[in-house]
Amino acid sequence: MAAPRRRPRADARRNYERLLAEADAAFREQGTDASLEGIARRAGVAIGTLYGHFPNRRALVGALLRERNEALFEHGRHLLAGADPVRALTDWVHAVVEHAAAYQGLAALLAGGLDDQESELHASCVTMNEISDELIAAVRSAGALRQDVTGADVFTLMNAAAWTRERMPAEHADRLLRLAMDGMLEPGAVSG
Amino acid sequence: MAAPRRRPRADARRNYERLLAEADAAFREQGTDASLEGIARRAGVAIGTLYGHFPNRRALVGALLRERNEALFEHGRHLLAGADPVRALTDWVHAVVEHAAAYQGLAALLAGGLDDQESELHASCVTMNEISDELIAAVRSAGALRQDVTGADVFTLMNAAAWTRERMPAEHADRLLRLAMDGMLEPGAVSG
DNA sequence: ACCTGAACACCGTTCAAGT
DNA sequence: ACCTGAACACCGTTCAAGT
Repeated sequence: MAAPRRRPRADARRNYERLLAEADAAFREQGTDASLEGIARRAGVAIGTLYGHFPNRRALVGALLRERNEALFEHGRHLLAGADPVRALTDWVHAVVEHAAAYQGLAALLAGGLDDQESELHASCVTMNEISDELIAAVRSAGALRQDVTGADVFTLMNAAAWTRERMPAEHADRLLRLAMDGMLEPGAVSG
Repeated sequence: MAAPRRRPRADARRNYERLLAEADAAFREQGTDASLEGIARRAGVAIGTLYGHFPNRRALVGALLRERNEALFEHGRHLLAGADPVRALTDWVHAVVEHAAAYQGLAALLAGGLDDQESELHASCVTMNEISDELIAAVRSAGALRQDVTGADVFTLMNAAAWTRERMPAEHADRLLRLAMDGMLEPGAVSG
């Protein structure tokens, strides 16, 4: 059933890697709206080669995030196994905000990716939501939740904070996080 | 000292108005990144005419917002004179979020405009901040503030919520607002 | 005083032709 | 199987020439 996955041609593999490397550099410098033509040029390939490997911009971003996402989710599941659910949730939120602020424009892609099945980032967004949900459930079990909060609320907050970090001084995003966490948690339970 | 302000030529005034009308329509439909050439085309003028009236995109947005801003600030000062500071702050936050969600992309312009003196939106951002500060001061005097919060925190929150409204279902933004307001205010004081 | 539109320098995306 | 780059359709911005 599955298409026979042959090993790619050596030049194809090299182009793929060079494109990823240049895309990462360009996105870091100029955000996720950086010119695709510029990326191809810097990678030393024709623009058609870029499109051959990545049908659209999100596919490029998705490929770049793949490994980092796995590490992030691993971290989240690790936190879930810990003893202090409030601390786990706080750590998780900060880790994801850090992650989502890697490129200017990434927060917008993530925010759009949860409800858009077509998005190459959809699966990651769903997983972020699930881990957030489980962490919230743990906090609720510990009786440290002030009100009805869902993983979706946490997802929204993380993206909003990442976006804030993209365009305002860093402490603004931190203060927004603290404010919302204070609204979420029982007084006295708040950490970090 | 001031340059003698003559009344503009009739055709110039008409072009100015048509450009504003078409820009408003385009920004509503496609966000603040809508094509300026398209706006000029729809207004029936050459692209150079648009640049003659508005040196850049922000100037166009700023001109469109001018009247609406005045109404918004008037509303804010009116709230300031009211009897219930918590309700006033809540109303203010909702009004600004509504305002900032007029065009997709506007929240980003506002978030960047507070610290950028060059921005045509700078003055409005400063005023928003000031009104927020005064409302916070009133809430503090009433003893309803849970912690140290500034007008800048309110400004950040309003922009983050407006951005959320641009790219996620509306209730997500509302829940983020409620969460952060709950973190700001003493339990029991929260309204709306 | 204002308007026009060509000119320049860029883009995203596709696809026939090559190897 | 993959790569190339011309082709198409678009864009922001400036500025000499017109009225």
